[in-house]
Amino acid sequence: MKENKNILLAEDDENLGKLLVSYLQAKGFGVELARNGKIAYELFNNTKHHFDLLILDVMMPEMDGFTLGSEIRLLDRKVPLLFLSAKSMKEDKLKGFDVGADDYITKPFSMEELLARINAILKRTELHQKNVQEKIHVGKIEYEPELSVLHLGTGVKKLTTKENMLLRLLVQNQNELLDRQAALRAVWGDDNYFNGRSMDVYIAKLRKLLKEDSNIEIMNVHGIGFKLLVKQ
Amino acid sequence: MKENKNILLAEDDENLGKLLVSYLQAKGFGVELARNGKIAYELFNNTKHHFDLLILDVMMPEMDGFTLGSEIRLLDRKVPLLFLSAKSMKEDKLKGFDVGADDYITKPFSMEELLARINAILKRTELHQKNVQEKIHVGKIEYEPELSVLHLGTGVKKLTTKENMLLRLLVQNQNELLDRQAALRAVWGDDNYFNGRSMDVYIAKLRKLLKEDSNIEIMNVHGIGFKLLVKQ
DNA sequence: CAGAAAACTTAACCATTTTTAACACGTGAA
DNA sequence: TTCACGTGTTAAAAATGGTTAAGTTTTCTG
Repeated sequence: MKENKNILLAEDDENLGKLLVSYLQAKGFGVELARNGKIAYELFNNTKHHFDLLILDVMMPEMDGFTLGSEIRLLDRKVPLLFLSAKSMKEDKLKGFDVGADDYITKPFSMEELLARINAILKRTELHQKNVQEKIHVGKIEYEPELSVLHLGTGVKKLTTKENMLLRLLVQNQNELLDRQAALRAVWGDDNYFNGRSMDVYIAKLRKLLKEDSNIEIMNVHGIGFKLLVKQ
Repeated sequence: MKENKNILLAEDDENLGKLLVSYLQAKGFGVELARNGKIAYELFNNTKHHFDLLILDVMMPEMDGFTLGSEIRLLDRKVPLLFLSAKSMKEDKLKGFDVGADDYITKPFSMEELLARINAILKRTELHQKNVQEKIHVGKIEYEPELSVLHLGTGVKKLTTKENMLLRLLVQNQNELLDRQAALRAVWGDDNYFNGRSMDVYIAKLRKLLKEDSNIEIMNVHGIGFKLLVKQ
């Protein structure tokens, strides 16, 4: 048996939520249930967790599923999204795919069908998604986001909370763009001017740390964001 | 822009087949129509063609869609498959995912929905194929778009974001026309007058950089766009 | 709980990138 | 040929980012 997959389920209907959780757990998945979009976003954004798949209900208070999905897409352009919708309305479906849905299922659905879709998504992402190791290699530097620790040639560097959150986002989007506003919202909660300057200070700090490996570079994309380049 | 995607459509219903072909062609895809599974298989297996996505009807003479799909899976573990089925039967759906379907759509469906699903699949797969840090030779100058770096005889020139985005477009359309409005929308997001002037400034910058190789020239096509000419 | 240390923010100053302005030149239709 | 419009080019202005250090807040520790 392989290491089991983790699912983040964002569902406000308590009955359906609990039902799905116990079904999916019985099928061997690790499941976290979030009662609204905001909680889901925070769970996703937490270093302690890793999710292989997100199941998002479209209709939710606080933050609806699509908003949540597109916000998460800005942080992680690969994590599979599966939307649950009460109505089979066409616009909803299209909007979902626009956000970057990997699949879409309308209520009511059977448990078997949900499971089939989950397995289909996981099967096709498995090929590309490397197993989530504790230790991530960024160039020749070893990074443990859970422990917020960086293994440099000179020794072990313990990262501060903000350093770690920012680096984690950069690493997650390695060689791809990390949107400036999205990063600010994820790490600072708000993308105002001062937080932006604060982030720039942290970028400078991370650059100093990563200078150890000359093949690593945090590149700025003017007005848009940053890119952690790792030359291959 | 020349990077249009190619689709192989396996569909025995002549009316539906032709309809889909013309719709998809109108949307900018290259489409090959196969009237049965066997022809589709041979087309796929032909070195002359490259397909970014296969759309397979489930119910076909000679070789049904699922058989075809699983046969093709043996040859290519990654090529995206989208199944079309007349019935929304659950077993069919499950069987499709089992074969490794990337998506599944039941007749009748709207053209918009099919297009949305196609784009969703292609967006997904594009991400994985990207990210290759290739070196492109433009005349005797070496260009690494992912690193936004130009290797000139005099040394290495780091390009700014806009320089890089514009040069990438020009190189992608090497010796072909790059439409002015299209370039503006791609790089600046909007083709208003001031962005146009800004682009002209960047064209001047790139000309200066590329002056190194006298066989390279950015030619203006009055009122239409630019052409990166590389004499061989 | 006080003082110290660490983490984080704000400020300051400078550098780079991008936009706007200004003026010269080229092009094609009338 | 003329004239309006598009483009070439340079320079100034504006916006954004890089970096260091000085403040401020939070957390630790005795």
